[in-house]
Amino acid sequence: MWGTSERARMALSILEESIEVEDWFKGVDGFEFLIATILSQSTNYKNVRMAMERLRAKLEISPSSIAKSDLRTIRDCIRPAGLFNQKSRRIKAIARRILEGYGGRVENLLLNDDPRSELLRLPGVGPKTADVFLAFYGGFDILPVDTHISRVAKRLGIAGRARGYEGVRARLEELIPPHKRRRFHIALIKFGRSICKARAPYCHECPIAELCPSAERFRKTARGDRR
DNA sequence: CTCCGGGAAA
DNA sequence: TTTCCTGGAG
Repeated sequence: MWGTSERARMALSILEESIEVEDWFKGVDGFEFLIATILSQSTNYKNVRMAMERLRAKLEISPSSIAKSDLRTIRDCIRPAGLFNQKSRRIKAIARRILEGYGGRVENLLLNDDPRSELLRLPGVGPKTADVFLAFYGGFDILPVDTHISRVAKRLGIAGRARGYEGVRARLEELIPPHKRRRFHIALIKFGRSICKARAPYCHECPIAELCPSAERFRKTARGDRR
């Protein structure tokens, strides 16, 4: 019998080899990245890209431009991303906040002693959004936890008794070395979307089913055994 | 804990 | 038809 941590490390190692991750995020403008991250809340990337294209076609995606733009215009552009009434308000508020408090430059957010707290002060920026920005734009070695990653971690038994965002993140960062965390963020999401899905996970074609405590339960359920 | 949201998947 | 989505705020 293996310990929980060893099994988790083995599972993560297999995932690392079986999932390809491309570095699409390099060289992206900071403000655009922050806006895109806000838009990505509770939506898929296809909708985010659509919303960004519509925004870019209508106006310049910069703090000054967004701050000046009509709220209805922004809302109409980002409609494909969903939750557009909330997101448009928050995006515009963020643009104003960056203009007034950071000289119109998102880069200045990172110069502070505690960038994460600064980010969390922005409307529409919670733990996940802040960590994505810090990891992929700021270059910090942290592992942002989204719903996919949270679900995968819980099924694999990695989360343990860890409750809440910070608990799961701490547990995963314990298992994944700093320089690999960005890639694992992407890899775990891809895995969660394609195989370890929320509803009916494809345990039968999962490369780490043997190492997964939840896979057994799903097999039993599929056979007809109750619960 | 509920709402925000329309499109896609099941 | 219902549920789900790279969450966050009230």
